[in-house]
Amino acid sequence: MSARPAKPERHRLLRGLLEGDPFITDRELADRLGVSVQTVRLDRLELGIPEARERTRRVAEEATRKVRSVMTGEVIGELVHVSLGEEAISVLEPTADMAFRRTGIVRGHHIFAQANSLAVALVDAEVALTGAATVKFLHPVRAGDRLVARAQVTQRAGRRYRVNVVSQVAGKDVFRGEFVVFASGPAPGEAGSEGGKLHEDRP
Amino acid sequence: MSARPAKPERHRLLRGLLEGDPFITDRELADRLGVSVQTVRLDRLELGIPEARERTRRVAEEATRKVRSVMTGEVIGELVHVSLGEEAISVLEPTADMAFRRTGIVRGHHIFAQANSLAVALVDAEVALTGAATVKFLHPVRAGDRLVARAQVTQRAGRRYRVNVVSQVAGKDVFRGEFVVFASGPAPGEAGSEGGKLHEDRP
DNA sequence: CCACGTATTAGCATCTGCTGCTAATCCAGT
DNA sequence: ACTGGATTAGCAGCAGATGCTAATACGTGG
Repeated sequence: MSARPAKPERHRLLRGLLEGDPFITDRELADRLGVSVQTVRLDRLELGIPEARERTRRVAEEATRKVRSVMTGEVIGELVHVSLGEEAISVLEPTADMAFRRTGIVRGHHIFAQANSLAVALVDAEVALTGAATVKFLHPVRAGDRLVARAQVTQRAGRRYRVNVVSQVAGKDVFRGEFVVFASGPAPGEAGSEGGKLHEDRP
Repeated sequence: MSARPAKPERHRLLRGLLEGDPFITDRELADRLGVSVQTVRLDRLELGIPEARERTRRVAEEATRKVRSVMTGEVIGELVHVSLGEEAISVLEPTADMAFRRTGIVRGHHIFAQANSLAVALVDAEVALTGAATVKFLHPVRAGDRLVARAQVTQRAGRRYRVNVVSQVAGKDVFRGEFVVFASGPAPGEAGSEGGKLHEDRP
């Protein structure tokens, strides 16, 4: 019961500190843990923790990748099958980041995003915009679940597509949605040409 | 017309390179631009570009912040007014990241996310889950637009709320949606208690 | 009590990617 | 030919590391 925590305890503390702030330097760590810099180095070595510079770089890259995939990705989730104009399937494995911390239940808009992006990707056109959607969240989805979305074109009139999307976890329907998607030629043009509403596109 | 690009041209190239990869080092920059390391340093100085370490750190922090706000934020956008159980307003200024590069049109799920999270936040309960939604994208929204969403509870039966959300850009309706949200007591419980469908919560 | 092992600390050389400074060189314009 | 902007070179120094060696502290078993 020294003022100083024992080694294994210190190792947990170390991990904790770095969890909270990955940019923290050896010197600072040494101060906070009440040990020498050398000890911190040995600890990092034992725990296989890279140096601050490296950690920062990794965080930067991973976070960037994440932002890109969430914000910029063509399809949310992984496209596992496409038959343009007919049907498409994507798989998304929601992380804890996508869920409410308290309940672990995935936020609805991620499920919507998967379905919507899939519906849009399915349409065989330069540019496609979602005009409307009717969706039902049938059952909560938890972080770690394997979310499989299947989209099918059910109707087509000119540039207006009707796409049904069903998402499942372990074979059970958790989400169902109907999307109206408008396709545009190479010339995107402005909104509301015929049916009136439109909104999404595909790069 | 030397093989080497002129200074202003090189400056643009420099910006471009760093845009593509912010982690790139002075040495590498010098190689790619065909000049000496010193010149790169002078250029960075002129352009007010910080060193690679600093750039990496910034990217890491910003991206992390962004991911958090997109993935974990309670409300997508900034909550500017709430009257629990009645109405709420949030403002979102979509960045280029949220739009398709080709057209600059904001992806539908961001607009949906703003509306959905607002509807959920509006419900005065420990936990709230979206059960269903019917939405219409009336007009394209572009990166840089100021997207104002207004949610109103239009009906309430027990723990079942009906929430209307209208989003505007410069006073013009661009999105309209109707959300069915289920509120739960302190004990979240499992899904489908009465009305059948539910799905979102609030931390 | 002493010896051995583990943990901790210290010190030093070295590396990378920078800053800050001074000095040399090149090259074009008048 | 001279001046001035652009470029290059070289060097000292810093921060935050690594890798290595050595000294010290603190048990615990013999």
